[in-house]
Amino acid sequence: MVFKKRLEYSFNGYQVPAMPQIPKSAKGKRSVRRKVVDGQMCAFDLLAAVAGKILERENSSTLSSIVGNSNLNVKQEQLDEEKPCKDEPFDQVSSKESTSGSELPIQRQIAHTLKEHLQIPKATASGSTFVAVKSDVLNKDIYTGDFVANGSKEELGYSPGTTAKKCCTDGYSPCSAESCEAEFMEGIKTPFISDQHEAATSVVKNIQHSWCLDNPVEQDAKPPALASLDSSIKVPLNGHLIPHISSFLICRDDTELLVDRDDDENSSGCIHHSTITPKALKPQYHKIRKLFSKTDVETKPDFHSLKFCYTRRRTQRYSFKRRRVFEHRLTSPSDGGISSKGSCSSSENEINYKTNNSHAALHGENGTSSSACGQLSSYKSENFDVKLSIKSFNVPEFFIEISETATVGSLKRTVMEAVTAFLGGGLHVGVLLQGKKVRDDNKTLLQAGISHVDKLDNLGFMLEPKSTGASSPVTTPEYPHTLRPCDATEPLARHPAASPAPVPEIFNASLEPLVTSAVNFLERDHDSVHSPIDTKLVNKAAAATSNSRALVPVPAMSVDALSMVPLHKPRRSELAQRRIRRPFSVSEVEALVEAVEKLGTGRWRDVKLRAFDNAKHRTYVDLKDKWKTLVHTARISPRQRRGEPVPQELLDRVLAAHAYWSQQQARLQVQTPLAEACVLV
DNA sequence: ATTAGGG
DNA sequence: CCCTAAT
Repeated sequence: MVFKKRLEYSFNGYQVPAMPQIPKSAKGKRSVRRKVVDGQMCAFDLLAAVAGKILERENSSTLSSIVGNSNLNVKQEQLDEEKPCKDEPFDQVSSKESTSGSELPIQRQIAHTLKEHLQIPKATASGSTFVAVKSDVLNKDIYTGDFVANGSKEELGYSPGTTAKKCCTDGYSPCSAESCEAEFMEGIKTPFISDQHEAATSVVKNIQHSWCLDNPVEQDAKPPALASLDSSIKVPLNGHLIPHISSFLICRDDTELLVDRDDDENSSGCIHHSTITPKALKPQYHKIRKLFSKTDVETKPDFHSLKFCYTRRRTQRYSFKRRRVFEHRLTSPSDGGISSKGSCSSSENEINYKTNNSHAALHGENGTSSSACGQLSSYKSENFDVKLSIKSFNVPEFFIEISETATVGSLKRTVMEAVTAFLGGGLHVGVLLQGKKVRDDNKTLLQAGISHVDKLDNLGFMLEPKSTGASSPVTTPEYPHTLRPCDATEPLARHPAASPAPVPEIFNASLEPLVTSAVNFLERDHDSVHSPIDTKLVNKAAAATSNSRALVPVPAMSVDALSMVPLHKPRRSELAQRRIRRPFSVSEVEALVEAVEKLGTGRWRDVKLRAFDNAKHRTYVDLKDKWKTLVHTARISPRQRRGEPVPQELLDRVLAAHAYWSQQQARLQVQTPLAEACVLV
């Protein structure tokens, strides 16, 4: 019997590379990329837009398929309605979508094909912006990055000839999840293959052409932002055909969205992230290639053949930051990867966002009202945009298994394949606000609280596996406990044959030294963990790894040495998502009181239907709870009350109604048992 | 799906 | 606001 030892790697959350940086526009400053989203855009649309094309590498399919069954049509009908009047309940207000000026209805934009989408100017297309963001990051531009062992990327070596085994013996055993991470490099793959260039150019032409055809009116009546679009239409394509789509889209925003930030590690980023015009494309490529050959010492033929290329950041610092993010996730899984909890990751946050009126929020404490009324008024006063910056996506954890004699290069490739399959296999985008998932896709950003902020980084996006491939990518609320193996393994299964992967070395059953060293390593590793929670989790992971690292009988010369087994350990962040808190406004309280006065305290469904039928985020449970708290509030002294003060008059009515209906209930309680007793007798 | 109540 | 038992 032939045994082969296998190594398993757990990748606990990839860092999808940050958006390309926009070029520096101020000395010593780095502009932070931001996205502009219509403040009224439904969260659904946001999801659709972001999630939109994660699964679809081809830029040709339509977004309408994603929007599909949504409230698209309804909203389109509502588009022309006049703006809500003053005292309309919050939800009625928000449910009406309105566009201002020459803006295109977002829904219509989403119905566009993606190609067209990419043309839509910023001023009109928040959805397209996000699509571009997604596409830019999640297409094949991403490549498998380097492996970090013990926090050190440098030591592991880049040569595909360096085997994992060697890494082990060198003290950089990739055996434990903690000690070995894979990460996407902080960059976007830069194409340097000429046919890509050709394709790119032609597609650009097509795009430009189609855009002109399809949007003649908009082009004429374009808002200011559109003007800059025309003058600098910058290869608005993504994928391996043309990179930098997001640069294109982003750059139009940057002037107004600059954020002071020291820029010291952006040397390569400048090249990658600079926008390029079709004409300038070719020279740029040469430049880049040159730079590659110089910097990227270890770029090997098999990577070329796979059309992977990667830059290499020498700055250990960046890697460290990444690691911190990783650890942060381990430490507080419940935050869903949102880095708002201190640590340096908050400066490297995944999402920054900012409202037009958030300057006050930034500089003063309570610059923006967080009450529904405040939202309402600001909503009415102006259609402000929400500016978002997607720094990175967090790809859910998955698992691969690989022979320890595989080379690092093949490991990278394996991970690449796995990730590609993973991403392609079906993900949807979750929106997190302050670490909580925003599940209600029908909420507007305003309603969801995404439009007003007191923190910069309490909004996040996360990629999640879809539970079913058939379901809409934007409506899957549940996190599957396992990933369907076919999602990830299938591409892998057929890949090894075509790859220059190393011939797997066959081990016999005596592997003591290696196992021992692995154990040692694990212990060493867990000693080095920083926080207690970390330690726990790592131990867990280590145990799991140890168990599954048992000798695995494999057929000699098996080709599936690179098989990948996606696993999933459900964590709380995936299971639970507390809804965002939405304090009841006075008008809501009034409506509630009125309804309860009439219907009583035991018919919350009717109360809901009567007074909150159009408030989708208020469930009858919410109303019941609110009534409970109202009764409590009415009973305590005014100085003990918190939040927006409820008029005493209302509280009096609450007490009165509560007393009345309690009495009624009591009477029923008395009557029923008697009746039953009579029946029994 | 609703209701009631504890957390 | 969440969770759950009981309807």
